[in-house]
Amino acid sequence: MALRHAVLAALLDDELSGYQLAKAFNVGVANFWHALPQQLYAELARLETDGLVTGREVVQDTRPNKRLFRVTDAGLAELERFAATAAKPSFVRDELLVKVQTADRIGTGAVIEQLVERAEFAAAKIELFTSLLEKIRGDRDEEDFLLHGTRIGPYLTCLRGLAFEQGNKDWCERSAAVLRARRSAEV
Amino acid sequence: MALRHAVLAALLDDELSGYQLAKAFNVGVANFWHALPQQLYAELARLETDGLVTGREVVQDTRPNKRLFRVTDAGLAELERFAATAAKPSFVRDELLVKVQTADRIGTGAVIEQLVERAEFAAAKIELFTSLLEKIRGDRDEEDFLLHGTRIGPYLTCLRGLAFEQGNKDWCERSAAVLRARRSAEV
DNA sequence: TCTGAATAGTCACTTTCTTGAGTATGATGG
DNA sequence: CCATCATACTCAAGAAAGTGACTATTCAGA
Repeated sequence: MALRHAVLAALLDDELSGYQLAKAFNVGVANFWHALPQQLYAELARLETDGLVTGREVVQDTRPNKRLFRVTDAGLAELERFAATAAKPSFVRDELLVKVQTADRIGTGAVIEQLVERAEFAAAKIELFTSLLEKIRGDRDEEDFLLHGTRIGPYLTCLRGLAFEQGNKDWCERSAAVLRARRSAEV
Repeated sequence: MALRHAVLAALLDDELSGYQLAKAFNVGVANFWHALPQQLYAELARLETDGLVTGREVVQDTRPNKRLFRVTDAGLAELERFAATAAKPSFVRDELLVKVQTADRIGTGAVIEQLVERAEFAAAKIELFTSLLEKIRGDRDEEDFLLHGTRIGPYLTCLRGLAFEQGNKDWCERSAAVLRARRSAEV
């Protein structure tokens, strides 16, 4: 019963189809939640039967028809209730970190490659989030926007995502450099 | 089949009981993986039948007896194989971020409290990781240790954990301050 | 002396997630 | 003209994870 709130939170700003929601879960929403499209479609169906979202059919001629969902008053009340309960500690699952943990006991060639890839991926996210933040705040400066702007929630979570990816990039580059240096030292 | 590698990685440095492993998954290992004790006991049993770890009974008189597990050669080979496969992207799940995402649509009192709590929790982790890093590297300086030390894997993942918690703390404090300022502005 | 926490686990049940496949159409690129 | 990608979803099966309760002993604190 936790994906449910992530979906409601994601739908709060825009009316989205399941497909669009799935894409949102691959970029911005991925800063705080992870889910596959199948889960999202299933969760949307449950949310609708529970009356927390409503869907409306949109007929398209050049594309398959779609259903757009928005949060109902009951959905907003559910989020309100959720915000008041204690949050579970965050959790991370990262295979790459598992691999690095074993780095002094196994061959590191493949791990170094993956660290480089991950650093590049993080760099791309950094660019994405940077421009997304600019877009949200428009021409205001950050202080002003944070105090008086709307859509402050998505802005703040995006800031967290940016810092996370920055940390990721720095760490991946550092770790790759260290492992490379050890490989040449070891010969 | 992914918890499996996290368990192997955690057992690589020390021979641990299920109970000790569970505690490890609450601190250092939590930087890259999350699991409950029941899962760990079950996974250890599977790993043992698969020959990737071996357990030995240790009789204690003041405490209940325990079984200590260590990674076998087959287990190490499995980690080697795992390191060579492509890593899935990391994923995060954080209820607190979900709540912040909704911050401009709901009452923020409870969320601010939780941000403060989380910041304090992060501060405690920062201290823990800082002293853990010092303990691992002893009196060497970091550059020297990273190039020539042993147990480099745990050191690197701990560095990531430290940076993550630092980012967490900064973001929580900043966000709490922003939401507080908006509350007083709104009156 | 009683309570609660720490050690060291086990069992059963339920929910959630992942894997993999399948449907159908239109647009894009070579 | 054909292949592939993007849109927009659905279904089923199996693996993984989470919830909650339970056993048993020892130590520390009120």
